[in-house]
Amino acid sequence: MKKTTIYDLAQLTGASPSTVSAALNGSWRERRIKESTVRQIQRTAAREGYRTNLQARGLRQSRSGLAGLIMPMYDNRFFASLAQNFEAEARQRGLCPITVSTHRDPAEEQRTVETLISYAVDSLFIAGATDPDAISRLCRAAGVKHINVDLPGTLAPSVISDNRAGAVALTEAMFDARPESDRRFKERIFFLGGRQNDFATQERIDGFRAVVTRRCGHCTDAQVVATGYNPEIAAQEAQILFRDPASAPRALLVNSTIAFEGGLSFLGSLPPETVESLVVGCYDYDPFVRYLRFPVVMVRQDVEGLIREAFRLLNSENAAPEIVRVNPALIRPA
Amino acid sequence: MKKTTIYDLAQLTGASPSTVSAALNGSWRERRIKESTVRQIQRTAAREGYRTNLQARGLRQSRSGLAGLIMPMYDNRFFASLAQNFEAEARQRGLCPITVSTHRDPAEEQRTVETLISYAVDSLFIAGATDPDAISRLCRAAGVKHINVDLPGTLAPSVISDNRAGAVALTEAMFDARPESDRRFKERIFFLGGRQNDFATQERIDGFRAVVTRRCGHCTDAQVVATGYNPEIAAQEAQILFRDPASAPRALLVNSTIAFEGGLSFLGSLPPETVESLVVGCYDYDPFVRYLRFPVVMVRQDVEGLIREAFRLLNSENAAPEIVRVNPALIRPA
DNA sequence: TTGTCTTGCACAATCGATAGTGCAAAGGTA
DNA sequence: TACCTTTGCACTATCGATTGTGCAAGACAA
Repeated sequence: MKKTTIYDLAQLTGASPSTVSAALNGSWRERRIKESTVRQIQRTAAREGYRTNLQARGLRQSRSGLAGLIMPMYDNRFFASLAQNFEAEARQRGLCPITVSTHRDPAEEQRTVETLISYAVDSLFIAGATDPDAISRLCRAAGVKHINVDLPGTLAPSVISDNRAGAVALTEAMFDARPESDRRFKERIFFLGGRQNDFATQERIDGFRAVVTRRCGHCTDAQVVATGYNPEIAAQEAQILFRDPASAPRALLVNSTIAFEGGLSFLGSLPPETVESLVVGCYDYDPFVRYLRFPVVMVRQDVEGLIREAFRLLNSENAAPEIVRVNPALIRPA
Repeated sequence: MKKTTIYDLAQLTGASPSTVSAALNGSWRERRIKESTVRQIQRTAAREGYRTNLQARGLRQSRSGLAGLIMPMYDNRFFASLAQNFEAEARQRGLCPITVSTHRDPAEEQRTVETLISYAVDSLFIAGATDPDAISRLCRAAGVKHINVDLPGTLAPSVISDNRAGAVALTEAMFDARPESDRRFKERIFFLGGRQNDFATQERIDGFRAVVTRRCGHCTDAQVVATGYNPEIAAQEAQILFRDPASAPRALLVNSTIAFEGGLSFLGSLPPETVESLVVGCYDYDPFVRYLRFPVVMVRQDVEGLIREAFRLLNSENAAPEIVRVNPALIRPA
């Protein structure tokens, strides 16, 4: 399986390898190669099925034309959509997009980034890494441009959703959706899911508390249950919240579809009337959630906007670690 | 941003570049390099933050250590899960997994494959390409090992779900779930979604028809509506099916979550009692579907199995275009 | 002491492209 | 005709690793 190289084409056309190279990579004008020569070479290349060896080019130019995206995982609408948009944008810029997931495993993240750097990726998008700054240090040492997405870092520009604004809008919408008659609603609105020390969760909790406090005068710590993204744990926590009917939630803001999945598996076990009078919000979007037994207000992150801003920052030369916030959208039940 | 090379390390340690190379890539034993020399070089490499330039290595070895996966898209549980499993398995084999989606666009598929080949990927998994054989031809010309996944081709080994078996199991389960009283059930079970000329859809329709014919004595063409994966079209088709209450479906097997999404948006507009007496099946899996207003029997493809088999075929040297079928699992409502 | 074997490494070619530089031939001018 | 400029291309070094080969020094046997 011998692949055609510029040397083969040089033989075939009688030109020199450097002329062949120039004819095929577009630099032939500045290298003053006659157009007829170029066309002949290009014809021969097409006939022989020549493909530039990008490793060789990359080695010489110490760039690869690759744009990398590092994500925790694929099976979640947000990340899936992020990857989709990233690839589309990268292609438009003539880059070859590659996506790698790292399972929220710090060691895996490091390894992956190091590997990509070893392949001389031109730029890297870091989405939801466990330690963005550690990755930034690796990229800096290698001189690789990179942007944090969704989760900010302090060493590189970051593009994130405006979590606080999203949570405010979501909480407001939940208050607006409450039954007129429900006088106990105020103390009974809860925040469920996410990790306390997680940046996004903190911002969301902050927005939630602000609205609850303004609407009710106060917001207790018990109203916020952020014990992780794990569906099973979310189910357990939900169960605890609903144990005493007298203090059971009248409204539940679930942080992320992952936790929501867990919450659902528990809610399914409740009497239908309890569930139907419950006001439910989800800080995340999944199309199927629209068709559940009860209406759910969702927040959908503006993935297109995030990616667009990220590419803008990448090209803006300004590598200051600024944070750009993009507004998410509220998706009300049909 | 000068990166450390083996030449730098050679300077620092007083060894030759080839010795440094051998010390770092593991070939030092067969090259008879003293272990103490190796350790000294390794220490220096670590101290200097040396990383092998994988483009240079790839160029020399004409292999890259990359394993590629080509998929239509990410935002669907099946493909997301496929990517996840693929990456995990590839890493276990010491490969660097990269995933690229191509939006079901034949030109994009070709371009992507050509690009990956130009980067000297060692192997390629082709999942749900529009034209697997065209891709096979590209890979063959370049001597790249590749496997079709989910959608078979005639020029390379393929690993696919046993769609017929899945459809049979799903249809059987739907018959078993029908209300005892429903005497009109037989003529009123329908297949919705997918493309007639699509391999997987054909197999599924085949399984569906076989069960319906066996259970009811016959199966009319009108009971199969396969007009595409588009959600909007699925919604329209569903609407047409339900227009006349006298002949409205009593059971609906929806092919793929994508079409299902469309179907749902229509079902939501029906009177609850119609929907609740409907037996619904979905040939695909999404966790949220478990929590809809009505129970849904789902088929979940054995993604782990598919990937495992695909890697097995890849390593089996036997590049004959055999088709391996993996059984999917039936997921009954909770 | 001489010859053979082993040990431990250095040297140099190579992978396929890119880019700096040099130079002959053609064209134009005085 | 002599000289200068432009055109059109070839030569060659280089990117950073891997790998086949050569060879000196030490170990060991005869």
